[in-house]
Amino acid sequence: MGDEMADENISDLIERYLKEILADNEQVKIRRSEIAGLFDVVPSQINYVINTRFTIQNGYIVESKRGGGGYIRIEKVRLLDDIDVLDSLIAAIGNKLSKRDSETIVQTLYNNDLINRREASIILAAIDKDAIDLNNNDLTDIMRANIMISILNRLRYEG
Amino acid sequence: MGDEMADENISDLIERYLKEILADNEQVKIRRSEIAGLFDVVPSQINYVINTRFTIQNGYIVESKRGGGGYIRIEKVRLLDDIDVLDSLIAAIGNKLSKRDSETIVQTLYNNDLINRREASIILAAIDKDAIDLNNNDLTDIMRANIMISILNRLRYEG
DNA sequence: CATTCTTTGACTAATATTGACTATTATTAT
DNA sequence: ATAATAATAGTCAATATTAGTCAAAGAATG
Repeated sequence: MGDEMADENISDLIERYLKEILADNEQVKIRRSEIAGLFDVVPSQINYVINTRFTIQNGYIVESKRGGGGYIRIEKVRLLDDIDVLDSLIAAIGNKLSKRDSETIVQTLYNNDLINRREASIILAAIDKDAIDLNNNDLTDIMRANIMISILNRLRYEG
Repeated sequence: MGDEMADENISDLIERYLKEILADNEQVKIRRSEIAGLFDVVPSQINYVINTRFTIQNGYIVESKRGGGGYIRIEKVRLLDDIDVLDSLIAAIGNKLSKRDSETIVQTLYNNDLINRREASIILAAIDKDAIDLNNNDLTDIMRANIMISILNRLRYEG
Protein backbone atom coordinates (compact mmCIF):
# COMPACT_ATOMS: atom_id res chain seq x y z
CA MET A 1 0.00 0.00 0.00
CA GLY A 2 2.86 2.39 0.64
CA ASP A 3 4.29 2.16 -2.85
CA GLU A 4 1.23 2.63 -4.98
CA MET A 5 2.90 3.38 -8.33
CA ALA A 6 4.21 -0.13 -8.76
CA ASP A 7 0.90 -1.93 -9.16
CA GLU A 8 -0.36 0.07 -12.12
CA ASN A 9 -1.17 -1.98 -15.18
CA ILE A 10 -0.38 -0.78 -18.67
CA SER A 11 -3.88 0.48 -19.35
CA ASP A 12 -3.57 2.68 -16.28
CA LEU A 13 -0.23 3.99 -17.52
CA ILE A 14 -1.68 4.85 -20.90
CA GLU A 15 -4.62 6.54 -19.23
CA ARG A 16 -2.27 8.58 -17.06
CA TYR A 17 -0.12 9.52 -20.03
CA LEU A 18 -3.09 10.85 -21.95
CA LYS A 19 -4.55 12.65 -18.98
CA GLU A 20 -1.27 14.38 -18.31
CA ILE A 21 -1.45 15.84 -21.79
CA LEU A 22 -5.07 16.76 -21.22
CA ALA A 23 -4.12 18.61 -18.06
CA ASP A 24 -2.45 21.21 -20.26
CA ASN A 25 -4.58 20.93 -23.39
CA GLU A 26 -8.25 20.90 -24.23
CA GLN A 27 -7.71 17.91 -26.45
CA VAL A 28 -5.18 15.34 -27.51
CA LYS A 29 -4.88 13.92 -30.98
CA ILE A 30 -2.99 10.69 -31.38
CA ARG A 31 -2.09 8.09 -33.92
CA ARG A 32 -3.24 4.85 -32.42
CA SER A 33 -0.28 2.78 -33.55
CA GLU A 34 2.18 5.33 -32.20
CA ILE A 35 0.80 5.20 -28.69
CA ALA A 36 0.57 1.44 -28.92
CA GLY A 37 4.21 1.36 -29.95
CA LEU A 38 5.20 3.71 -27.16
CA PHE A 39 3.77 1.34 -24.55
CA ASP A 40 4.47 -1.83 -26.50
CA VAL A 41 0.90 -3.06 -26.64
CA VAL A 42 -1.35 -4.08 -29.50
CA PRO A 43 -3.20 -1.15 -31.08
CA SER A 44 -6.61 -2.36 -29.99
CA GLN A 45 -5.59 -1.88 -26.39
CA ILE A 46 -5.76 1.83 -27.03
CA ASN A 47 -9.42 1.34 -27.85
CA TYR A 48 -9.85 -0.55 -24.63
CA VAL A 49 -8.31 2.28 -22.63
CA ILE A 50 -10.48 4.82 -24.36
CA ASN A 51 -13.66 2.82 -23.97
CA THR A 52 -13.14 2.19 -20.29
CA ARG A 53 -11.57 5.48 -19.18
CA PHE A 54 -12.51 8.28 -21.54
CA THR A 55 -16.28 8.06 -21.56
CA ILE A 56 -18.75 10.89 -21.72
CA GLN A 57 -19.62 10.17 -18.10
CA ASN A 58 -16.06 11.13 -17.28
CA GLY A 59 -16.27 14.25 -19.39
CA TYR A 60 -14.55 13.18 -22.57
CA ILE A 61 -15.73 12.92 -26.12
CA VAL A 62 -13.76 10.96 -28.65
CA GLU A 63 -13.70 11.14 -32.39
CA SER A 64 -11.52 9.40 -34.91
CA LYS A 65 -10.77 8.94 -38.56
CA ARG A 66 -9.36 5.93 -40.38
CA GLY A 67 -7.22 5.77 -43.48
CA GLY A 68 -4.12 7.74 -44.33
CA GLY A 69 -3.50 10.46 -41.77
CA GLY A 70 -6.00 8.78 -39.46
CA TYR A 71 -6.18 9.74 -35.80
CA ILE A 72 -8.03 9.51 -32.54
CA ARG A 73 -8.90 12.75 -30.81
CA ILE A 74 -9.92 12.93 -27.17
CA GLU A 75 -11.53 16.14 -26.06
CA LYS A 76 -12.29 17.31 -22.57
CA VAL A 77 -15.74 18.81 -22.17
CA ARG A 78 -17.27 20.73 -19.34
CA LEU A 79 -19.98 18.63 -17.76
CA LEU A 80 -23.08 20.40 -16.53
CA ASP A 81 -23.44 20.77 -12.80
CA ASP A 82 -26.82 19.15 -12.52
CA ILE A 83 -26.64 15.90 -14.38
CA ASP A 84 -28.69 13.83 -11.96
CA VAL A 85 -31.77 14.32 -14.09
CA LEU A 86 -29.99 12.94 -17.10
CA ASP A 87 -28.57 10.01 -15.19
CA SER A 88 -31.92 9.01 -13.80
CA LEU A 89 -33.65 9.43 -17.13
CA ILE A 90 -31.09 7.22 -18.84
CA ALA A 91 -31.37 4.65 -16.08
CA ALA A 92 -35.15 4.68 -16.39
CA ILE A 93 -35.13 4.12 -20.13
CA GLY A 94 -33.40 0.80 -20.07
CA ASN A 95 -33.34 -0.75 -23.48
CA LYS A 96 -36.83 0.02 -24.79
CA LEU A 97 -38.78 3.25 -24.87
CA SER A 98 -42.39 3.83 -25.86
CA LYS A 99 -43.59 6.87 -27.71
CA ARG A 100 -45.56 8.00 -24.69
CA ASP A 101 -42.59 7.70 -22.33
CA SER A 102 -40.35 9.50 -24.78
CA GLU A 103 -42.74 12.44 -24.78
CA THR A 104 -42.66 12.51 -21.00
CA ILE A 105 -38.89 12.59 -21.09
CA VAL A 106 -38.80 15.49 -23.51
CA GLN A 107 -41.25 17.35 -21.30
CA THR A 108 -39.03 16.69 -18.29
CA LEU A 109 -36.00 18.01 -20.11
CA TYR A 110 -37.91 21.14 -21.00
CA ASN A 111 -39.24 21.63 -17.48
CA ASN A 112 -35.70 21.37 -16.14
CA ASP A 113 -34.41 23.93 -18.63
CA LEU A 114 -32.14 21.38 -20.21
CA ILE A 115 -33.62 22.03 -23.65
CA ASN A 116 -35.69 24.78 -25.20
CA ARG A 117 -38.85 24.44 -27.24
CA ARG A 118 -37.09 24.24 -30.56
CA GLU A 119 -34.67 21.58 -29.35
CA ALA A 120 -37.60 19.61 -28.02
CA SER A 121 -39.14 19.74 -31.44
CA ILE A 122 -35.98 18.48 -33.10
CA ILE A 123 -35.72 15.62 -30.64
CA LEU A 124 -39.31 14.61 -31.21
CA ALA A 125 -38.72 14.63 -34.94
CA ALA A 126 -35.71 12.38 -34.49
CA ILE A 127 -37.72 9.73 -32.67
CA ASP A 128 -40.89 10.17 -34.68
CA LYS A 129 -42.66 6.89 -35.23
CA ASP A 130 -42.69 7.18 -39.00
CA ALA A 131 -39.01 8.00 -39.12
CA ILE A 132 -37.78 5.08 -37.06
CA ASP A 133 -40.48 2.58 -37.92
CA LEU A 134 -39.19 -0.90 -38.66
CA ASN A 135 -42.42 -2.85 -39.10
CA ASN A 136 -41.73 -4.24 -35.69
CA ASN A 137 -42.92 -2.52 -32.56
CA ASP A 138 -40.24 -3.94 -30.32
CA LEU A 139 -37.47 -2.87 -32.64
CA THR A 140 -38.98 0.58 -32.90
CA ASP A 141 -38.97 0.94 -29.13
CA ILE A 142 -35.38 -0.23 -28.98
CA MET A 143 -34.38 2.23 -31.64
CA ARG A 144 -36.21 5.02 -29.83
CA ALA A 145 -34.39 4.17 -26.61
CA ASN A 146 -31.00 4.17 -28.32
CA ILE A 147 -31.56 7.52 -29.97
CA MET A 148 -32.91 9.10 -26.83
CA ILE A 149 -29.97 7.87 -24.75
CA SER A 150 -27.54 9.19 -27.32
CA ILE A 151 -29.19 12.60 -27.13
CA LEU A 152 -29.31 12.59 -23.35
CA ASN A 153 -25.61 11.84 -23.26
CA ARG A 154 -25.05 14.78 -25.54
CA LEU A 155 -26.90 17.02 -23.12
CA ARG A 156 -24.41 16.22 -20.38
CA TYR A 157 -22.04 18.92 -21.48
CA GLU A 158 -22.17 22.50 -22.65
CA GLY A 159 -21.35 24.00 -25.97
CA MET B 1 3.01 16.74 -27.99
CA GLY B 2 -0.54 17.60 -27.17
CA ASP B 3 -2.53 19.79 -29.42
CA GLU B 4 -1.08 19.21 -32.80
CA MET B 5 -0.04 16.25 -34.77
CA ALA B 6 1.84 17.60 -37.75
CA ASP B 7 0.65 14.86 -40.06
CA GLU B 8 -2.54 15.78 -41.82
CA ASN B 9 -3.28 13.73 -44.86
CA ILE B 10 -2.67 15.30 -48.24
CA SER B 11 -6.32 15.32 -49.26
CA ASP B 12 -7.10 17.49 -46.25
CA LEU B 13 -4.28 19.85 -47.17
CA ILE B 14 -5.57 20.19 -50.71
CA GLU B 15 -9.07 20.78 -49.41
CA ARG B 16 -7.80 23.47 -47.10
CA TYR B 17 -5.77 25.12 -49.83
CA LEU B 18 -8.79 25.37 -52.10
CA LYS B 19 -11.10 26.57 -49.37
CA GLU B 20 -8.67 29.28 -48.41
CA ILE B 21 -8.93 30.63 -51.92
CA LEU B 22 -12.69 30.27 -51.80
CA ALA B 23 -12.81 32.30 -48.60
CA ASP B 24 -11.86 35.35 -50.64
CA ASN B 25 -13.37 34.42 -53.99
CA GLU B 26 -16.66 33.17 -55.28
CA GLN B 27 -14.89 30.53 -57.31
CA VAL B 28 -11.55 28.96 -57.96
CA LYS B 29 -10.37 27.71 -61.32
CA ILE B 30 -7.47 25.31 -61.41
CA ARG B 31 -5.49 23.19 -63.76
CA ARG B 32 -5.68 19.73 -62.30
CA SER B 33 -2.09 18.76 -63.04
CA GLU B 34 -0.78 21.96 -61.51
CA ILE B 35 -2.43 21.36 -58.18
CA ALA B 36 -1.37 17.75 -58.31
CA GLY B 37 2.18 18.87 -58.94
CA LEU B 38 2.00 21.42 -56.14
CA PHE B 39 1.16 18.73 -53.63
CA ASP B 40 3.10 15.98 -55.37
CA VAL B 41 0.18 13.62 -55.88
CA VAL B 42 -1.27 11.92 -58.93
CA PRO B 43 -3.81 14.07 -60.80
CA SER B 44 -6.71 11.78 -60.03
CA GLN B 45 -6.31 12.57 -56.37
CA ILE B 46 -7.65 16.01 -57.14
CA ASN B 47 -10.82 14.32 -58.33
CA TYR B 48 -10.93 12.36 -55.10
CA VAL B 49 -10.68 15.54 -53.06
CA ILE B 50 -13.38 17.22 -55.09
CA ASN B 51 -15.71 14.25 -55.00
CA THR B 52 -15.42 13.82 -51.26
CA ARG B 53 -15.21 17.45 -50.12
CA PHE B 54 -16.78 19.75 -52.69
CA THR B 55 -20.16 18.18 -53.26
CA ILE B 56 -23.35 20.01 -53.99
CA GLN B 57 -24.52 19.08 -50.54
CA ASN B 58 -21.71 21.09 -49.11
CA GLY B 59 -22.61 24.07 -51.24
CA TYR B 60 -20.25 23.76 -54.17
CA ILE B 61 -20.78 23.13 -57.82
CA VAL B 62 -17.94 21.94 -59.98
CA GLU B 63 -17.54 22.20 -63.69
CA SER B 64 -14.60 21.30 -65.87
CA LYS B 65 -13.33 21.12 -69.36
CA ARG B 66 -10.81 18.74 -70.92
CA GLY B 67 -8.37 19.29 -73.69
CA GLY B 68 -5.99 22.17 -74.20
CA GLY B 69 -6.63 24.94 -71.73
CA GLY B 70 -8.71 22.56 -69.71
CA TYR B 71 -9.63 23.40 -66.13
CA ILE B 72 -11.69 22.54 -63.10
CA ARG B 73 -13.78 25.30 -61.62
CA ILE B 74 -15.22 25.10 -58.12
CA GLU B 75 -17.93 27.57 -57.36
CA LYS B 76 -19.64 28.40 -54.10
CA VAL B 77 -23.39 28.08 -54.46
CA ARG B 78 -25.57 30.81 -53.14
CA LEU B 79 -28.59 29.11 -51.66
CA LEU B 80 -31.69 31.14 -52.16
CA ASP B 81 -33.78 30.87 -49.04
CA ASP B 82 -34.22 28.55 -46.12
CA ILE B 83 -36.96 26.43 -47.62
CA ASP B 84 -34.93 25.93 -50.77
CA VAL B 85 -31.98 24.75 -48.73
CA LEU B 86 -34.13 22.28 -46.85
CA ASP B 87 -35.90 21.09 -49.97
CA SER B 88 -32.72 20.53 -51.88
CA LEU B 89 -31.15 18.72 -48.95
CA ILE B 90 -34.16 16.47 -48.57
CA ALA B 91 -34.20 15.78 -52.29
CA ALA B 92 -30.52 14.94 -52.25
CA ILE B 93 -30.82 12.39 -49.46
CA GLY B 94 -32.88 9.78 -51.21
CA ASN B 95 -33.41 6.65 -49.20
CA LYS B 96 -29.94 6.02 -47.79
CA LEU B 97 -27.52 8.38 -46.07
CA SER B 98 -23.92 7.72 -45.08
CA LYS B 99 -22.35 9.10 -41.94
CA ARG B 100 -20.09 11.28 -43.99
CA ASP B 101 -22.92 12.77 -46.03
CA SER B 102 -24.96 13.37 -42.90
CA GLU B 103 -22.12 15.38 -41.44
CA THR B 104 -21.96 17.41 -44.60
CA ILE B 105 -25.66 18.13 -44.37
CA VAL B 106 -25.43 19.27 -40.77
CA GLN B 107 -22.54 21.51 -41.73
CA THR B 108 -24.61 23.01 -44.52
CA LEU B 109 -27.50 23.67 -42.16
CA TYR B 110 -25.12 25.43 -39.84
CA ASN B 111 -23.47 27.44 -42.58
CA ASN B 112 -26.86 28.66 -43.71
CA ASP B 113 -27.85 29.67 -40.19
CA LEU B 114 -30.67 27.16 -40.12
CA ILE B 115 -29.37 25.58 -36.93
CA ASN B 116 -26.92 26.62 -34.27
CA ARG B 117 -23.97 24.69 -32.95
CA ARG B 118 -25.88 23.03 -30.16
CA GLU B 119 -28.72 21.95 -32.42
CA ALA B 120 -26.14 20.55 -34.80
CA SER B 121 -24.66 18.37 -32.13
CA ILE B 122 -28.08 17.18 -30.97
CA ILE B 123 -28.84 16.12 -34.53
CA LEU B 124 -25.52 14.36 -34.81
CA ALA B 125 -26.25 12.55 -31.56
CA ALA B 126 -29.60 11.42 -32.94
CA ILE B 127 -28.01 9.81 -35.98
CA ASP B 128 -24.89 8.57 -34.25
CA LYS B 129 -23.75 5.22 -35.54
CA ASP B 130 -23.83 3.56 -32.16
CA ALA B 131 -27.35 4.81 -31.52
CA ILE B 132 -28.91 3.62 -34.74
CA ASP B 133 -26.71 0.63 -35.42
CA LEU B 134 -28.54 -2.47 -36.52
CA ASN B 135 -25.70 -4.82 -37.35
CA ASN B 136 -26.42 -4.06 -40.94
CA ASN B 137 -24.80 -1.16 -42.74
CA ASP B 138 -27.54 -0.75 -45.31
CA LEU B 139 -30.24 -0.59 -42.66
CA THR B 140 -28.18 1.90 -40.69
CA ASP B 141 -27.94 4.18 -43.71
CA ILE B 142 -31.67 3.87 -44.30
CA MET B 143 -32.43 4.70 -40.69
CA ARG B 144 -30.07 7.66 -40.83
CA ALA B 145 -31.83 8.94 -43.94
CA ASN B 146 -35.26 8.59 -42.34
CA ILE B 147 -34.28 10.41 -39.18
CA MET B 148 -32.51 13.19 -41.05
CA ILE B 149 -35.47 13.74 -43.35
CA SER B 150 -37.82 13.83 -40.39
CA ILE B 151 -35.68 16.50 -38.75
CA LEU B 152 -35.33 18.53 -41.94
CA ASN B 153 -39.07 18.47 -42.44
CA ARG B 154 -39.53 19.66 -38.90
CA LEU B 155 -37.17 22.53 -39.50
CA ARG B 156 -39.25 23.61 -42.46
CA TYR B 157 -42.15 24.72 -40.36
CA GLU B 158 -40.29 25.25 -37.13
CA GLY B 159 -38.72 28.35 -38.66
C1' DC C 1 -13.31 -20.59 -7.00
C1' DA C 2 -15.86 -17.19 -9.38
C1' DT C 3 -15.90 -12.98 -11.24
C1' DT C 4 -14.18 -9.03 -13.32
C1' DC C 5 -10.58 -6.61 -15.61
C1' DT C 6 -6.73 -6.66 -18.91
C1' DT C 7 -4.22 -8.15 -22.86
C1' DT C 8 -3.92 -10.07 -27.38
C1' DG C 9 -4.70 -10.83 -32.18
C1' DA C 10 -7.53 -12.13 -36.14
C1' DC C 11 -10.79 -10.14 -38.74
C1' DT C 12 -13.46 -5.99 -40.42
C1' DA C 13 -14.36 -1.18 -41.94
C1' DA C 14 -13.28 3.36 -43.50
C1' DT C 15 -10.46 6.51 -45.91
C1' DA C 16 -6.55 7.79 -48.77
C1' DT C 17 -3.35 7.08 -52.58
C1' DT C 18 -1.97 5.40 -56.96
C1' DG C 19 -1.99 4.37 -61.76
C1' DA C 20 -3.81 2.24 -65.93
C1' DC C 21 -7.20 3.10 -69.01
C1' DT C 22 -10.87 6.14 -71.09
C1' DA C 23 -13.13 10.47 -72.78
C1' DT C 24 -13.15 15.07 -74.36
C1' DT C 25 -11.36 19.19 -76.41
C1' DA C 26 -7.84 21.90 -78.76
C1' DT C 27 -4.19 22.20 -81.98
C1' DT C 28 -1.56 20.89 -85.88
C1' DA C 29 -0.71 18.63 -90.22
C1' DT C 30 -2.39 17.14 -94.64
C1' DA D 1 -12.28 20.28 -94.02
C1' DT D 2 -10.50 16.23 -92.14
C1' DA D 3 -7.46 13.44 -89.78
C1' DA D 4 -3.90 12.89 -86.60
C1' DT D 5 -1.89 14.31 -82.44
C1' DA D 6 -1.45 16.64 -78.13
C1' DA D 7 -3.30 18.18 -73.96
C1' DT D 8 -6.12 18.06 -70.88
C1' DA D 9 -9.79 15.82 -67.25
C1' DG D 10 -12.64 11.45 -65.65
C1' DT D 11 -13.33 6.66 -63.98
C1' DC D 12 -12.46 2.75 -61.59
C1' DA D 13 -10.30 -0.76 -59.34
C1' DA D 14 -6.13 -2.15 -56.85
C1' DT D 15 -3.37 -1.17 -52.97
C1' DA D 16 -2.01 1.22 -48.75
C1' DT D 17 -2.98 3.14 -44.41
C1' DT D 18 -5.14 3.85 -40.87
C1' DA D 19 -8.90 2.69 -36.77
C1' DG D 20 -12.80 -0.56 -34.86
C1' DT D 21 -14.85 -4.97 -33.20
C1' DC D 22 -15.08 -9.03 -30.88
C1' DA D 23 -14.06 -12.99 -28.58
C1' DA D 24 -10.64 -15.81 -26.44
C1' DA D 25 -6.86 -16.17 -23.27
C1' DG D 26 -4.58 -14.52 -19.18
C1' DA D 27 -4.23 -11.95 -14.81
C1' DA D 28 -5.99 -9.96 -10.74
C1' DT D 29 -9.36 -9.60 -7.26
C1' DG D 30 -12.32 -10.81 -3.57
